[in-house]
Amino acid sequence: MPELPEVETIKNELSPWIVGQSFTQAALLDKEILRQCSVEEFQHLVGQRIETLGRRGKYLLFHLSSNQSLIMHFGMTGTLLLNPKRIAHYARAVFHLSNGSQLVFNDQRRLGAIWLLENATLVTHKLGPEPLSQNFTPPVLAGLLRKHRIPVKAALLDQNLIAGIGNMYADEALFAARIHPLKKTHTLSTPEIQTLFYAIRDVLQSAIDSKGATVDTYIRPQGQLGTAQFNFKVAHRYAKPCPACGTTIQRILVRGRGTHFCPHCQSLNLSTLPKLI
DNA sequence: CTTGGGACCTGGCTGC
DNA sequence: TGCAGCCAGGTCCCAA
Repeated sequence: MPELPEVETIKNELSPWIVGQSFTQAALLDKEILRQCSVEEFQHLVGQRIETLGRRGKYLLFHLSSNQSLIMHFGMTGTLLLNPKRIAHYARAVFHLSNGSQLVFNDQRRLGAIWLLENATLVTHKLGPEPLSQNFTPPVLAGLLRKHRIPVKAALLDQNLIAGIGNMYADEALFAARIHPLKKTHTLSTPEIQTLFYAIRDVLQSAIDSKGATVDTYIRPQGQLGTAQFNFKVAHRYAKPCPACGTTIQRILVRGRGTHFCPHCQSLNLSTLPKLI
């Protein structure tokens, strides 16, 4: 499930190979993945050069020579492969570049999407701040959270509050901050929000350093796996012991999403402030 | 307006 | 062994 660290890894590992190249062919194998753009308009891609590759939240942004942007969202199972040995049967789009390389957008569950637009902000304008950017600060996070009265887990998953965090890293950040996923945002103390801020940053940056987490279908553009999942403390560790205290990790549903946490380390009790090392 | 719940998608797993 | 039904979580949509 490509979240911020996975999309950042795709961007970083693809850039050296494709920036500066032009599209020579764009084959749409499944037209349902195209958004706000017709199949005919999509062919405007051919001939355009990739000026830069960027990322906003979980979106991968190709900035093109004609000021258009090719935008990809990977949904649950999307991958973007460079020169795969064969085309998977769930390939949704195949791109050919001027240096002879081939880019294949795969997506088993078809929750991913592709846009070709004059203005990328049509897609990204509602997104909250980038959690790794300089303008994301503890006071900014406090302002965002205190405007709402929702479970903090739901807030972390809301892309319009903070961009890029998905289910895995929300659970990891809340564990790192020792905050119960159901705790309501407006009840978080200033120290708790500050701890959560650094937890979010640390969890995301560590995952980028590990080239993302391969827990389901995510693989890197040249086929290697990510290793961030080996550092998970609670995510995907249902019924296993908490690495901090040994208590059995629980799984609950928050807003319909499976949520892993340690009931001892992440208490809902107001008197239990996070313990810092 | 906010919040919460369901729908969509598909392959893999569970249980009868 | 076969197969219906459930589950995963990305976003969007709708109801209270």
